[in-house]
Amino acid sequence: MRYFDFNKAERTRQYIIEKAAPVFNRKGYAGTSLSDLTTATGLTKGSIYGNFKNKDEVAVSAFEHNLGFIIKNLLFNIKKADTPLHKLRAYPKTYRNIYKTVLANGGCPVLNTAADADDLNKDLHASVLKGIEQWKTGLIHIIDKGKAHGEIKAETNAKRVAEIIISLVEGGFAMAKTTGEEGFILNALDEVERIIAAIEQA
Amino acid sequence: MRYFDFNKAERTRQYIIEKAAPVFNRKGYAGTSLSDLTTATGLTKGSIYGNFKNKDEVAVSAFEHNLGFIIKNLLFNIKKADTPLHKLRAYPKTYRNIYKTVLANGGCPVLNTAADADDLNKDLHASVLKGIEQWKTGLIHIIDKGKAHGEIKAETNAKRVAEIIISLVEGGFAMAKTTGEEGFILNALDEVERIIAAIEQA
DNA sequence: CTGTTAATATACCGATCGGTATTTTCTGAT
DNA sequence: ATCAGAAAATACCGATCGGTATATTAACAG
Repeated sequence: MRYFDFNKAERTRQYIIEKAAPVFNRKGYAGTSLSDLTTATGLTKGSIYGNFKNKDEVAVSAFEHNLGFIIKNLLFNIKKADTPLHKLRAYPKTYRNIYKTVLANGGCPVLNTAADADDLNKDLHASVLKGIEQWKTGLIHIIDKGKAHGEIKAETNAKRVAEIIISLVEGGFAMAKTTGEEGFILNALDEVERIIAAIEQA
Repeated sequence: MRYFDFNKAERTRQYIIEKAAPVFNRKGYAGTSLSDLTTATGLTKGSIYGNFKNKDEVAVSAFEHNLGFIIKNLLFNIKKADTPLHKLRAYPKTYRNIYKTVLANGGCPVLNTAADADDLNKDLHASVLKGIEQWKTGLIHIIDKGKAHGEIKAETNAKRVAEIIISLVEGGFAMAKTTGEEGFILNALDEVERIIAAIEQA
């Protein structure tokens, strides 16, 4: 009987994703070529196409890997928080923890991928859309819980606050990345915290 | 004596820029090919290269054209406003006037070009950087004037407010563009107006 | 109308693109 | 140690890339 070496294949696939992720995040989908990927991985085209059916699949996997890093940190901090308000504050807290790493890897993958995939690659676009939707519904859910618990003002428009927080964080990351001034993301996070404080039930 | 037909050349050049601008804004620098440009203009490669020295120059001109549309509207409204506070409010007011047009043409050129040119094309990156810098210093200047006039609270951190406003608008545009939900940019603009109201000297 | 030159189109260039068929190398159960 | 099968490397494909040299067309001063 033959025992397939799934581990080997999976490890290589994962290795390619890890090496490809920052390249796609920096250069974008169209700007990243297969030769960029062979350079980044040290592997050959044959090896890459043995593990992925095409460039699109590598791009989508790379995006999900980049997003996964953020989500992993976010969930860790949300889980630790005991109340809805603390869970809400876990968002800016998490971004504050990881913003340097995010910037060093080319900026927020949601923003980057959104900007270059919207009109170029529908698989990638769908993946980004799903990420934003989950982020937004997660925020809305926590805010609503906070309202139910009496920690957040009853008149708070959860959808509105969620969209403002997302816009602030994404814009802050984009401007910090482009200008090299961390102040953009740090001030944006300050403002997110101020907004949370403003909807807190006194 | 020979009178060179400068007008004809300049008109063609302008025509190419107008047709190329939305294409670059949607597909990005790497995602836009010369054949995309010949399709969009109905002209041939020879004609394009007769008016621009390379693809980079078309891209930079296209970006400046897109940015110019926003600045033109902004300056018009700022000029009309009589006080620093009104001039500051002219920013969100202008975005409210033109956001549909901006979204229809592929979103905010600053954000789009920033995201895809940062690590790809230094001429474009420099042009984007200049645009952001002017936007920011313009905001800071008006806020400082407002403080001097006693219309804006003396303790207001102008740089901070400027960076938050820019992040909000850019993030709002990006998310509205990607998700197709105008709420993102409209809520961001509401928040900008709220921020302005908050720094107003009572 | 003519001659000159600018403007545009045509035809072509080497390089690189994404992708595939084939060969070689590696892996590990027996 | 063998050997089948999986994984990776090599070699190659047509298409398209950005860019250019040349030919054609259009504009206009005389």
